[in-house]
Amino acid sequence: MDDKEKESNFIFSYIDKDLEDGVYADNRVHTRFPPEPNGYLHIGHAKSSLLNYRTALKYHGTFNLRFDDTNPEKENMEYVAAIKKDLKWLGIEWEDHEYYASSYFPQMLDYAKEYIKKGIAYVDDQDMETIKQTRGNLTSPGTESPYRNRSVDENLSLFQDMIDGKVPEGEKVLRAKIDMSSPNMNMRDPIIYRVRHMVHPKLGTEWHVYPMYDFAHPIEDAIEGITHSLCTLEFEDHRPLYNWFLEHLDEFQHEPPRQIEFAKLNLSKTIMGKRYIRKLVDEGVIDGWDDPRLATISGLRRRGYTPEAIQNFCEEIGVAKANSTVDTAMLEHFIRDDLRTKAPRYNCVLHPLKVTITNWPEDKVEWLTIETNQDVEEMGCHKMPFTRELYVEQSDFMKEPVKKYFRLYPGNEVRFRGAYFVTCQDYVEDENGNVIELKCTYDPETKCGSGFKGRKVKGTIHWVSATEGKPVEIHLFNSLLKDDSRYTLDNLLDKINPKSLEICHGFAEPEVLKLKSFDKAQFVRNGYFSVDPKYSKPDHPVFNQVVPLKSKWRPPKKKN
RNA sequence: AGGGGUAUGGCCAAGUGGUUAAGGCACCAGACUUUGACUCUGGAACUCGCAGGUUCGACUCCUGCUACCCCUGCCA
Repeated sequence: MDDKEKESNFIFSYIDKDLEDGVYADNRVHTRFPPEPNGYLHIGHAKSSLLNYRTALKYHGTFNLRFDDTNPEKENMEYVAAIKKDLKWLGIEWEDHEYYASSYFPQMLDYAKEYIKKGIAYVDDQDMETIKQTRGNLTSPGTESPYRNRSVDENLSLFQDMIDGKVPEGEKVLRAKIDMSSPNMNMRDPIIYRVRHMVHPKLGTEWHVYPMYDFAHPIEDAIEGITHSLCTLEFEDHRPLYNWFLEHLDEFQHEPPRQIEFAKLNLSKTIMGKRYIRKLVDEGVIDGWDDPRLATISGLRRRGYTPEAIQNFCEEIGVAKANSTVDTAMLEHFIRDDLRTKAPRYNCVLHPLKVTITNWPEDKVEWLTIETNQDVEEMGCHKMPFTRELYVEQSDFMKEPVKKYFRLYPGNEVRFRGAYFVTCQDYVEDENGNVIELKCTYDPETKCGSGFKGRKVKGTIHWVSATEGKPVEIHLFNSLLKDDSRYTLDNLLDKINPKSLEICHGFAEPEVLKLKSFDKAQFVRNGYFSVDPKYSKPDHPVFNQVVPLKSKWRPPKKKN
């Protein structure tokens, strides 16, 4: 009803203007997400793919998924499968609009020949090093290749040799004839085709020439009828070239696509670069692309993030042209927000401290009924066993309480969530002075739900039966990087937060054994957890901490 | 001869010459509370990178500075 107007952004303004000016017939809007299948998607790709997808939805347009597989050196089909899986999971639907740049290769050849015939493309015999030398640099112009003015026929014939596989790699390239003294380096006779004798993941060994991005991309867009080609800022300098390629092709004079650039997403205290991730995997710091500490889509999924949280996050961070780094706290906010009404809430003790209820009978087990999620009535209730021996969190007890501490300490009474008021009577220490057990009493009149109003208690803590509870392994995550200082491949290891992963062996109420992979559970006071599908066994779940709960309680700075 | 971009509170980000410069995150204070969560209420930009100019009026237009980012792959 009060369908809140989606945040506007500069891209929508551009599109609105195009529609107003009638640039595209029938007010059509057609976007695309063009990943190169050479790695896994990360949160930055989520921003981009969602932007393209939602833009199409907003304007009742069309969205294409296109694999930009123009470089057989780094690409393979495993990545396309992984990418499709991640996009689907993110809620992106492309129906049958799934395309591959490589399927346009025959067409692209024709366009390349059209340039040759128009005298604006030539085969260059210079080697890579020479081409690099003659390109000039940022402040001085390049020099023209001696092969720049070959005849159309010679170019055609040489290019055919390249196509036919008669030319060794690196010996010849096809170049666009533009301007070797352009201040824009991209316009200094960019390479259109290079020779590669390789197996292409989709095309096999049939091809010997592969098109370069700058040439291929505008053509791919034009072939598919893309109207707005959204890409990241580093391609801003390529736009003149993008337009140049299209302007010189007869077929694409009608409603050519328009490239619009936006800033890519940076997230604080994490890494997204493929090379860096690979290094961390090689060094054994993380266990793969789907390590829960990574901001890859698969990592976030394994950690327990929901697609909705990522969608909302991407919506809220907006789209602009200013380079920026979004605080991870923002991402965490959206997963808390989403899980609050989705996660069942079970008790789990991460760092167990034994509690004996001295006035509770030895063998008595009382199955208390407790709401599974107080905020969501439909989730119903479940049973939780209360026994003589229990575990509470070590941090829920202090021998000598600091001011404003209202959990357990000698003489203090607290509520055991869903159960009774419990008073700490005494504690037991080992020979080193560590507290290893609490002796407590409970008050039968204070049972949860009995309507007892005799007195109030300041603290409520969570607990698990020591005899009925189940052992669980819990992985707590902190930020992967110590800070946001600049890192390189060389110093990356020094920047890693040594406490990025803490493994706890705790106990959870029996109900958690019913959780399946990807189910989320909120463990009281500690945060949200998900079952880790990678390592969990049915009888001994491994939980990942999706995100900690926020807490105003801060333990005192220092104690003697 | 260099070119292309960007600058709005701690972090994102609206704003396209005319109300007290949206909103979210973070933070602080208070209320509430069977999770110190959640929820609710309240709180900060004498000001929009800096300096000039145009205008009755500028974050929005002009000029000049400054800072940061991108570009010299047969990667995308």
